[in-house]
Amino acid sequence: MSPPPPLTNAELALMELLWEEDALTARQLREALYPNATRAQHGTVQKLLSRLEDKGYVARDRSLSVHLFSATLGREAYAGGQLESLAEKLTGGSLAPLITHLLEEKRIPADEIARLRAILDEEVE
Amino acid sequence: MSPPPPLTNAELALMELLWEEDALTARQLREALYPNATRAQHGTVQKLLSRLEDKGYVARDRSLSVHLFSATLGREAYAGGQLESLAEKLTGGSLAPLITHLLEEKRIPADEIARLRAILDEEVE
DNA sequence: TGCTGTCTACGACGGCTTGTCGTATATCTA
DNA sequence: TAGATATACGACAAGCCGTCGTAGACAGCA
Repeated sequence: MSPPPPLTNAELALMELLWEEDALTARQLREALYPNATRAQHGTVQKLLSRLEDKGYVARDRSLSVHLFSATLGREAYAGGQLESLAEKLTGGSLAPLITHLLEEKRIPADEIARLRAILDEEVE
Repeated sequence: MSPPPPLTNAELALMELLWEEDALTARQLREALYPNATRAQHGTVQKLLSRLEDKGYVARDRSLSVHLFSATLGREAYAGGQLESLAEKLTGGSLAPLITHLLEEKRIPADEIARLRAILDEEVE
């Protein structure tokens, strides 16, 4: 029941890459995050990966000597979880006050409203 | 355009009180937060209040020698803002993927769905 | 007028997290 | 076997959070 810990900036940047591809090596991640990479930055990536593993966001395939890393949670699942904790902490778990306020402030464009209506309608069927 | 900085735990506990009442003194806040208060904890409350003032979440009425503190942003407005930054950071600003995922996971009860539909319907009028 | 108590203002501290980097050890390949 | 690359582990500075101590301002009252 413990809420999913939020991702920090560096962790998020790494997850963005893992959300694009099925699985990546630490080297591929390093090259994407630090184009002119030094040797030290490889350690940084490793450390971030191991912390993400601890948090449960990343799975590590050890079958090869060069490990393969992949995301255990999709972007939408993570985002949904964060939304849930937000609602839990601030509005007793209900989403209605959040949406209501954004609508009143006209912060949701019309096409987005239509999209949300469509989603909810589909659910009712 | 800078996103509203999130509230920390102690700050949130203080804001909860300010969201209940129109305005409170530092003393009232201290007594509510630390029932068996020592002198030192009054400083803690003051520090939290001044940090909240810096962040723009709290207004201070200095007209009396004992200042009066009040929230400048309602709970819903804060929650809505946090939801916006969440969507901004994770789903390009759109709420649809967040809601979609929660629906797919059956994490939104039926009455909540009905409530959200009602809110959106009202908006369309 | 001077004393006492309460308020504000400001600075400092320890603990924790975050991002970074070194170093040591294992493992593959030529 | 050598050399290169990977992982494992620990250390580090910087920043934030919650806390606290102290100094100064101000009111009420003998």
